[in-house]
Amino acid sequence: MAIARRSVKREAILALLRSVTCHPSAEWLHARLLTDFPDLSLGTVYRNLRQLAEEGLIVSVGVIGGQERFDGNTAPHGHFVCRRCGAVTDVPLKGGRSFHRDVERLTGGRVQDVETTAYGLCANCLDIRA
Amino acid sequence: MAIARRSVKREAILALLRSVTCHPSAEWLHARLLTDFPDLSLGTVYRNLRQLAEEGLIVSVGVIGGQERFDGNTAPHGHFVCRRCGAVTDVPLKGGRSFHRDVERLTGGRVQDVETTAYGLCANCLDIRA
DNA sequence: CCTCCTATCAAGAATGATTCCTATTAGAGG
DNA sequence: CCTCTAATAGGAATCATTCTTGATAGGAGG
Repeated sequence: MAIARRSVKREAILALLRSVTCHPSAEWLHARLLTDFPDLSLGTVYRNLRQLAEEGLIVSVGVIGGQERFDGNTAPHGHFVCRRCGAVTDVPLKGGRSFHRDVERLTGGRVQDVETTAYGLCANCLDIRA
Repeated sequence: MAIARRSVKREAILALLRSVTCHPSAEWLHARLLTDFPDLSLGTVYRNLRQLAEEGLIVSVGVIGGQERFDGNTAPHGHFVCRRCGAVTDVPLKGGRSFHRDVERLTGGRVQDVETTAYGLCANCLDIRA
């Protein structure tokens, strides 16, 4: 009655995601893992990312430039997404759970998690633009 | 040297988006507008949505269930997205611009807008699940 | 009125990320 | 060992979105 069997590749995906401060896409992870697992298929990466997200071990940052991006850091924090280069930066959150509570009170639903994201231009892209 | 010529169809897309409290996808808008504009093509809806978003007249709520969703209400407010049925609900935001300021201070970038979104199960889907 | 010039548009092809399908493999437990 | 089940690769299929092309239309200036 094993529900989720241990998988070397899934663990490698999770480890890589946790060891890195950027917020990779499935394709980035696949390319990166290909050196250790030459027969890793992109489909396997997608399937395991979805499963890891369902288990709450990773978090989706949302779709940026057509690609879904993931974060191995599940502690609550905000994100800053550059509209030009797609870079994602972690930003600490000060506020407590007030939005979480407001939403549940106002909608009668159950909130699983809250994502706070700022969109704009990162310092790098501001320089290039200037 | 006219930069953006007036377009009946773009105005209809904007008007529909503003008249409605849900957060439609391009396909939803297209289906809805087809009664008034039988020759409206889906590509036209996509092109005009992108243009309206660039002009800041509408806002993208992000990709939900594989489809980008839009909001005609550009006043700052949060969203609650049901992971099961994809419904999007507006939720007022209490906090000020503190996150906005934090991001700019910490990253040196320029923030264009901040999106606060809660994910979970709406009241309806909670009932069905029960 | 007539003529450019430019923006809009439709239609459908092209793109590209993600998911689905199928046969194969590997590991755990008996 | 055997069996049963989940994991996997590979590739086909799907599907939202974008791009390309050619046609259309509306305004400015003659």
